[in-house]
Amino acid sequence: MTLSRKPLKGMRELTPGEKRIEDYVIKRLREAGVAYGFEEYETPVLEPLELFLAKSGSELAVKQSYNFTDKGGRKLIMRPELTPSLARMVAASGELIYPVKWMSFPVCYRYERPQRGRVREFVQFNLDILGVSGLEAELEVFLVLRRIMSSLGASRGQYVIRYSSRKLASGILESCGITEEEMAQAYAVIDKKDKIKPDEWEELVRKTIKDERNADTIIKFASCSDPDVPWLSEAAGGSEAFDEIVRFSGMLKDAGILEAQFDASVVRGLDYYTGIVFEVMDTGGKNRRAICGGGRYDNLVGMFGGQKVTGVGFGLGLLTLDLFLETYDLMPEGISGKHPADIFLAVYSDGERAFAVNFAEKLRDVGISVEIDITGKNLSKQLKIADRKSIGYIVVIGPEEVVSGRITLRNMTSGIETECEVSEVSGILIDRNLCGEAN
RNA sequence: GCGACCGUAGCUUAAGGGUAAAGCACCGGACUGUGGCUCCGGGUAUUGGGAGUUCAAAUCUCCCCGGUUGCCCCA
Repeated sequence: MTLSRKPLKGMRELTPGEKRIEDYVIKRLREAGVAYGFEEYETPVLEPLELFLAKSGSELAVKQSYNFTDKGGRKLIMRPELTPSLARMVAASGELIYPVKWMSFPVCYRYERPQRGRVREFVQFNLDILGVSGLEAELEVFLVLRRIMSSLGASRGQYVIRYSSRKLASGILESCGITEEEMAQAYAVIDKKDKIKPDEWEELVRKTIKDERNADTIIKFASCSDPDVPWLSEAAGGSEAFDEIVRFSGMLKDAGILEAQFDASVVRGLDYYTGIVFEVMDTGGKNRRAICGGGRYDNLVGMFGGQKVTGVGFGLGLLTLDLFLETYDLMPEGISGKHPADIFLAVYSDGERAFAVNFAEKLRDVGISVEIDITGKNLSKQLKIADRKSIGYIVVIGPEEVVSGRITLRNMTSGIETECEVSEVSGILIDRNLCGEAN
């Protein structure tokens, strides 16, 4: 019986080339967070099931998660998302300086069928602001999102930040008499709007919401693409939620965030959102899933007892982001093939090995990444290996070099050779690396 | 959980009832003082698994497994 060569269904397995791509994206995300003063934190992968039962919704916590009973009889879950853990951590921390601005790169798990943009083990980027109840928090989060997208090379028009308000939606639905139990159904059907054809969607709404007038209200509401449309101001004018969304829309315009668009059909799936909700979508037809989803959750931290702490944040899927970057050809050229070693030392024969190893150690001492031959193959083969690993420089260490102390440094890209003393190599490499592009 | 499509060498594919084949990759050599090029040699396969039809199955049928993708749900 031979062992399977595949990892478990949907589990994450990255080759060094794939890992380099992920590292590049993570670096950009982290830089964007740091630019606004966000700090990094971590929480456990394994959590008590109850943490997610109450807060994420049972669909996610039970049906779509890896959960099990451990040897001590405790019901556990592999986290399907991060926010409840963050809320607990904040609730438990005594001496935080608000506003808390934190970010993390959690590996999360969902028990679902893998498909485009969806796997069972995935990394996302979470960024949250806690302790700010004003819309300035939402605005800053939107600014971070725009910076992320532009730093990765996305241009306006390739993506859109769609936003709406849970408070506004629930207010409209309640005021027209939609019952508590219809509410979840109503959200679900509103969320469908952009996923199917307009006439099919209307049909679905009428089929789901029996009362004709309520169905009309839902159709009219979900079709609002500006908070200022007459129908909406008539239906919700004067309410706190309406004032808020109008004000936020104005703040976004003032800040020049033109990629943000109000869209009342944005709902987001998580149960704990209380205010503005938003998502980043590819505007093209190829990637139909949100790259990022988030919103305001003002009651989450308070559920742990103690004081109420407001929050706004998002989760951004690295996989959906990758698909976006691939779609628009935004991955930097050659990034997956870039080998870490700066220089390759070819060893002519075993007689020079001790000399070469010592030389390599000296280079490493000053921060140069060195790969030295350890195969003992002939020179031609050694150089072929260095070439195929795309290592930038090579040096051959043979009897002549050992005797003279002079070596020939070859740039493998240009083919240019530089003859110099062994002691000069590190200086030359460091100078050139500083001049080269730093990624 | 439901549906559609697809499974042949490490990868991409060919053979559509009659000897499993090619390119790339890989390994060895020409070649122990210089990589990308060239030449020579090597096939690495239970054709995803099992059953059935047939003198004969990679090929036809059925079941299972796996992959991709859509739905549910969502990063």
